[in-house]
Amino acid sequence: MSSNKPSIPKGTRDFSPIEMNRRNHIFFTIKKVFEQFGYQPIETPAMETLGTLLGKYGEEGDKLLFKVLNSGDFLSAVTPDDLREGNATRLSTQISEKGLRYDLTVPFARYVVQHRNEITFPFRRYQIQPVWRADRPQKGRYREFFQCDADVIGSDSLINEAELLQIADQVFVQLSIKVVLKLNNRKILGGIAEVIGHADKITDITVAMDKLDKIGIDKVNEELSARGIDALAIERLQPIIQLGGSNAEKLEQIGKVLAESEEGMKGIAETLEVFRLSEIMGIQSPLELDLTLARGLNYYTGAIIEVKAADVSMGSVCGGGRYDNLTGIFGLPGISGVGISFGADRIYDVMLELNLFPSATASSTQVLLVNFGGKEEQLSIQMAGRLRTLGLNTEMYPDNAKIKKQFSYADSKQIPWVIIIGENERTTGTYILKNMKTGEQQTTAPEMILSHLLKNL
RNA sequence: GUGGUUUUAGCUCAGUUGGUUAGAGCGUCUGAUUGUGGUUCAGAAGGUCGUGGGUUCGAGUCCCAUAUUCCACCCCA
Repeated sequence: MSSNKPSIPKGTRDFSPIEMNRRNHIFFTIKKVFEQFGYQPIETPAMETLGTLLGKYGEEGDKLLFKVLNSGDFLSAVTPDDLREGNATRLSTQISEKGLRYDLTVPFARYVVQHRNEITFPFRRYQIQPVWRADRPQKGRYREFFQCDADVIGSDSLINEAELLQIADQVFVQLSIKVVLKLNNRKILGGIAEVIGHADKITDITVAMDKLDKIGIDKVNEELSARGIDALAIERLQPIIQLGGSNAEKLEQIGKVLAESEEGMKGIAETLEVFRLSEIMGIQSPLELDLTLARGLNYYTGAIIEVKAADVSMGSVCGGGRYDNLTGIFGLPGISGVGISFGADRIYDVMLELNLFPSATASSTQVLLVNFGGKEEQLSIQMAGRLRTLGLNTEMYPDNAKIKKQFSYADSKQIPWVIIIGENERTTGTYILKNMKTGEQQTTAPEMILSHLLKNL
């Protein structure tokens, strides 16, 4: 033992085999659905230049960026005066020019601009990679986590929005997670802010409204007031804050308030259309309009999507929306995109909490051959080869250990079948196949074992 | 970034107002069972009590610092 225990950075995790099998199950499911909808994979570097990253996620986001120290003599550009001043932000730009990616959307926007001549629009891509945020860790909140993004860029059609909802629906149906799909629209929020005469306060209004369930209507109004919304405006907001009924009813009520806002009415029309298309697509999960969704308000311009797991207290497991001009920042204006992002780690946590992982994900080995050494070992190795040729995941126990130990090994790895080729089997030419679940075993010719396994796996 | 919380065996946790050699369950290993796992029985190994200081005759227990976990705020997958 070394004197100090090794450790990993705060908010990061190791993944052991059983966890990886489960995680791969999630990734595989998401990937499969993405591909069924025609999305193609890309990957981008873990690091981006800070120029790409900074200023895209708001002031808060910039603080949460992991910056990478320049290689070599990174202090060469720094003067003693800079150090004395202690301006951390300025100093950081002198000693660091790269950062770890914060999400997959901004790198994708960068990618689209950089590869615009190779891309056929509309371009549907998916991307499953880790992202890093220097956030304070909590349950379901890590400093390194995987996002699974699907975006379509270069199409204004609302079919894309509805299709992303359908993708989310299918992923969670296939993973057996009950979810609620939530939809909002930046234009509706903008319209509300405009109509009450506080066009610049969209965020403040939404943040306050979001707390209705937690703190009640009176406190929400207090908070609105504290955030600089005048009494008349708050008065006009009341029917919107206390909105109820079905999605259609809600939209109708909002429509009355927003009648004089062109932007707001456009948002309502868009939302109605997305609901209509979703119905045609036959989405199974409940889909509801939720005006308090403020996620990604920095760059979303139309629909805002969020998915929450039912029956579990966890942040959202999936989020997304429409951004009309994300590539504009990188010099390619006028291209609209819409995307969705699955939080694989949170999905994992939800599934663990709800006991949703199939037991089959515990091990991938299907057959174990017991090792008796000598001539028997040779036969076992050959048998293992034949099994693999037939497509069975097969393990040969590497040592001539006690049989009991080899069986315990199979048991702990939950390997369903064990084949025994010992001295008796070698002389008779018949091998033993044991079913580890039932405990039954049979002694037959190798060919019979092969066909029996093929039938039963 | 602000306030709080957690940390004792591989895992989950006990440990009294500070007082001999820090415990349990599960897991691991060995044997009962020299060609058979999951059940049972017997036994064993495994801890400088997160780390570093301090107070004390004496610290797992009290104080300070630091790391980590989780929670609220902020924000977010």
